[in-house]
Parts: sequence; C-alpha cells; structure tokens
Amino acid sequence: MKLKDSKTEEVILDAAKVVFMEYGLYGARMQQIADRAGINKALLHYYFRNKERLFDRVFENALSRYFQNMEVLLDESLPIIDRVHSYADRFIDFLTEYPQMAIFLIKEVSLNQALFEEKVKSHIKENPSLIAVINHGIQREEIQIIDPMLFFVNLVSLCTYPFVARPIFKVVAAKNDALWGVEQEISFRSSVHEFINNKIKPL
Amino acid sequence: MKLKDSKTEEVILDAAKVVFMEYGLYGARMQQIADRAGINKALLHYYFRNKERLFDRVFENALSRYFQNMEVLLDESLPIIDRVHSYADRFIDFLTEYPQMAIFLIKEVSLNQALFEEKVKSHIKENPSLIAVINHGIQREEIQIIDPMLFFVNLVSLCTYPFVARPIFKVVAAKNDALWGVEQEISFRSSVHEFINNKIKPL
DNA sequence: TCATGGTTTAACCAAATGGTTAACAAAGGT
DNA sequence: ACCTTTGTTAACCATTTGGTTAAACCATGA
Repeated sequence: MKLKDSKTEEVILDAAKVVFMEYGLYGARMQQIADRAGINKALLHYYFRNKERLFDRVFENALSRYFQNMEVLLDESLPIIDRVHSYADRFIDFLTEYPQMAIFLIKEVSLNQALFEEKVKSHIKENPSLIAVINHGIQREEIQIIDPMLFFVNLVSLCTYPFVARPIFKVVAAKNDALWGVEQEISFRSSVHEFINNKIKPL
Repeated sequence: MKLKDSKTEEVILDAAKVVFMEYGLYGARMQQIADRAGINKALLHYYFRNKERLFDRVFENALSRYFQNMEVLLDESLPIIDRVHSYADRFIDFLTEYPQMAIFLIKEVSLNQALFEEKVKSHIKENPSLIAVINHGIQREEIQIIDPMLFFVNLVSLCTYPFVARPIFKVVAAKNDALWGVEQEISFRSSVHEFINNKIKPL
C-alpha cells in the first residue's frame, strides 16, 4: 500500500526546531510545538513517540548542519592556510544564517554533556577536524603554528561568541554610542582573518 | 521583639544559585532548591514570594559579580594598556571561579532579553566600560586602536567562549589527542594578552 | 510561665504538561 | 462496495509543579 506522502513529519520538525531552539528541551512545550505546526498534540507522539525522541531528531539535524561547514577542510587542492580562512568564513556564514544554533548547542550540551558526547562522536568520526588538518600541514612543513588546539579554541571563540552574546553586546554598544549589527559584519570578518594571519605562518 | 537572625535566606539563595545556574529559570524546580537548602518548599515562598522573585535575586547577584571585575579600569594611576591587560586577567579569573556564570547569563538573556536590558542598565550606569576607557585613551593620544567596539567584542569572545563551550572543546581535544583543561590556562592567558598587544598600539 | 509573633512544616490545591485512548477520517488495494 | 492500513482528532489520565493554608514550633519579652 502506498503511504500518503505526508509533509506532516517535516512540518513538525520545523516547528519543533523553532520552539526547541528558543526554549530548550525542558522549556519547550509539546502543545506549543503542535500549535506552531498546526496539528493536534497527539500527532507529535504518533510520529515521534515522545518529547525526548522528537528533541533528539531536532538536535541531530542541528548537529549535522553544524558539522556540514567543515568540508572545506578536505579540499586538498587548496593551501592549508586558504582552507582555514574558508573554514572561518563558512563558520560565520553558518552562524549568520542560524544565529540561535550556537547557543542552542551550548545550552543543551551544558545540560546533558554525556548525551552530547555520544551524539557528537559519530559526526566527529566522519568529519575532518581543523586541528587534524593543521597538524598535517605542520608535518608537511607547509605551515607553522605554535599550539593548534589553542589556535582552534581562539578562532572558534572569535567566530562564535559574538552570535552567542549578541544581546549583551547590543546593550554594551548602545551604552557607548557604538554600533554592533549587520553593518559591522565586514570588519568583524576582517578581524578574524587578521587573527588567522597573525597566528599561522606559511613556510 | 528581636528577629531571629536566620541564615535561612542566605542558605536559600546559595541553593537557588546552584540550581538556577544549572537548569535556568524554567528548568529549575522549587522542590529541588528546597531540598538542596534543606528546608521546606513553603519557606521559599515565605522568603521570596514566588519563583520569579527568587530568580531575580539570584540573577541580580550574578550580575553584580559580573560587573565587579570592571573596577580595574578606573585606576587612573595605570597606563590604559595595563588596565586592559588587568581587565582581561580579572575576566579570566572571574570565569575560572564561576565557570557557569557566563553560560547562565547567556541562557537567561536569550530567553528574556527585555528583562536583561532593564536589569543591566542600572549596573552599566554605575560601572566603567572598557570602551569608554579606550575612547578616552584615544582622545588623550595615549593609545591607538582601530575600532574600540570590535576590539571589545573580540577580546570578550576570546576570554569567555572557552568557558561557555568547554564541554564541546573537551570533546574536540580528546578526538585530536590534544589537551584542553587547567594545564592550558597559562598559554590561554598568553594568547589573550598577545591579542591585546597586537591590537592596541601605545603612542 | 505564658502570650506574642516571627519561623517552619505537612497537607493540600489548581493549573499545566507529557502522554494515552478510542473513535473517526481518508486513501488504497481487492 | 468493502476492508485494511495510515493519519488525525477530542477527550481523558497521571504526574509534576508552583503556590497556598492552617497549624505547629520556638525564641523572646513581660
């Protein structure tokens, strides 16, 4: 028998994404998700059994997106330093498109670190890691960098935290008659690339 | 009649701090707080009327602590660049002592930005701002810096995000046979100071 | 010692919430 | 037309949870 090719599942996932992103696993309400999806609450359970399973799916999708932007690192045709610059750009692109994603990950990870580690491990196995690529570049004597892990942390911090703490920065900016918004995106990006150039020395 | 100088209020606030920090306003349970404080749940309401008021007190305390470390900036006896370095150190000291504080602020701010702005405004009025101090230094031609607001965002990102995303970084580090923990604190601090020195030019 | 009033508790309540059930609608195969 | 499977809903249930109440507790001043 042919199944009714219902879009319901997708509609639910979309709604759940929005609600979970904003309120987290505990804060989100099943009724709220059902309302946003325009369906009866029981349908949520019909499709996803329970809240946690629904959340898992949303979280899994978010994680996929989060790791998707790492693929640039594999492009062997580019010098490593270019790949790092692209990586940073993709990272910022990604966060510009899904600004809540970072904070969503942070929030849930801080609540349930074990679950996160389990979920991330499979992704991390399939995906290239910036650090591995850098280490490879060092071994091939293509680049020089003091501490790859520290570089990674610094870089990701520079890229991510402005999105995570945007509301805080907005208040601070307003207080100081400074600007902080889309207008600053270009100089923000430049500052990240400048940081990369300061840290990675081509040989 | 003399009031029993009860420490109950303080005991409750301590317990509430821990629970709210971990689970946030919505995730925290009054019973959980009462249990941790070793008292009856009704006492919470006796002292703080309701959950939101209790949360407000905890949040207010956290905010005070958060702004406390800004006082270095006012020490006119120091050159501005030294004050910035001290500011960064205090910032990291603070987050080392209260690692959950940053993520706690972020989480609650993202849920209720209006409330945060209201609460922060009073603090921000009484406290010096790094940006204001830097602007002052530029005007006095003591230092040169391209974009104070951008510098502020970059600096705070470098200092804060490693604490916010510590669980994520730990997983990444483990995957790459790298280290990320207390042992790296010194080189982490150095990287922040290095960033400051790269950006601020004394005249 | 005992009345007073702040402090603390057990028991309770109403609302919210995740989840279930049973009935119904729709759609396809025969 | 009729049956079977899938999709959808309203009504319901059990539990959780923030909050209330009334009574007990206990230090103190008279």
